[in-house]
Amino acid sequence: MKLDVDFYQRKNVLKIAKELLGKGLFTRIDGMTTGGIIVETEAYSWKERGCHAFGAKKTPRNSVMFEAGGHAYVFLCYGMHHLFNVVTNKPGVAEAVLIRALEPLEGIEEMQLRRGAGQHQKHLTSGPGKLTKALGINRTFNGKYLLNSEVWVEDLNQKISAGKIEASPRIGIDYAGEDAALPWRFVLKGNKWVSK
DNA sequence: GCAATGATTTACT
DNA sequence: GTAAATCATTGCC
Repeated sequence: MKLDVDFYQRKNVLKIAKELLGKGLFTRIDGMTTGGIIVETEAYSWKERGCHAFGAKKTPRNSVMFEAGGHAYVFLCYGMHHLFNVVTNKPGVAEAVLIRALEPLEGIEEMQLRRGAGQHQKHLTSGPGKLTKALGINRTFNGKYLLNSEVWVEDLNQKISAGKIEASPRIGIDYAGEDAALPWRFVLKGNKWVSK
């Protein structure tokens, strides 16, 4: 069952980031469904430097983050990798959850094809740039609404106890100063699909 | 208008 | 372990 708008539009982005663990992220392209279980997330907010929308400054790139919760924010990083975020909170408040890793579940063969032959399953979706390629996500997905488009999040009825969630500092945002130390990265403890 | 750089991955030494 | 790949967005001139 797809997650409802109410899930995304709550105010606490950290809580949403934690609750997204164990949920499923899927895309359907040309009738082919691919996706997996979310095992790693990161929270971003306009209140801290790690976020593109720091200081609530709106630019053409980050404007989707100011939309209502439930939209997809996709951007290009290092010129070659797409990163996928779920926008949260209400319109005008720039907060989002970055999906960093999935456990492959649906359309695994198709995902292997997209990632290139000879790839081991282990490397299919264990990283933010990899999972977008595996799911066929590109920047045309930017701004799509998770309740009526070819990308969505499902509740898989997985029980995730608080003890299975591990928090740690986010990755790759050293430029963010002291905000880089915030424990806003969440992973499912011991899951082998988590990025390294 | 132009130069600098990043929420990364991959290949090679 | 180190470095290259590669380009949209940003910020400054």
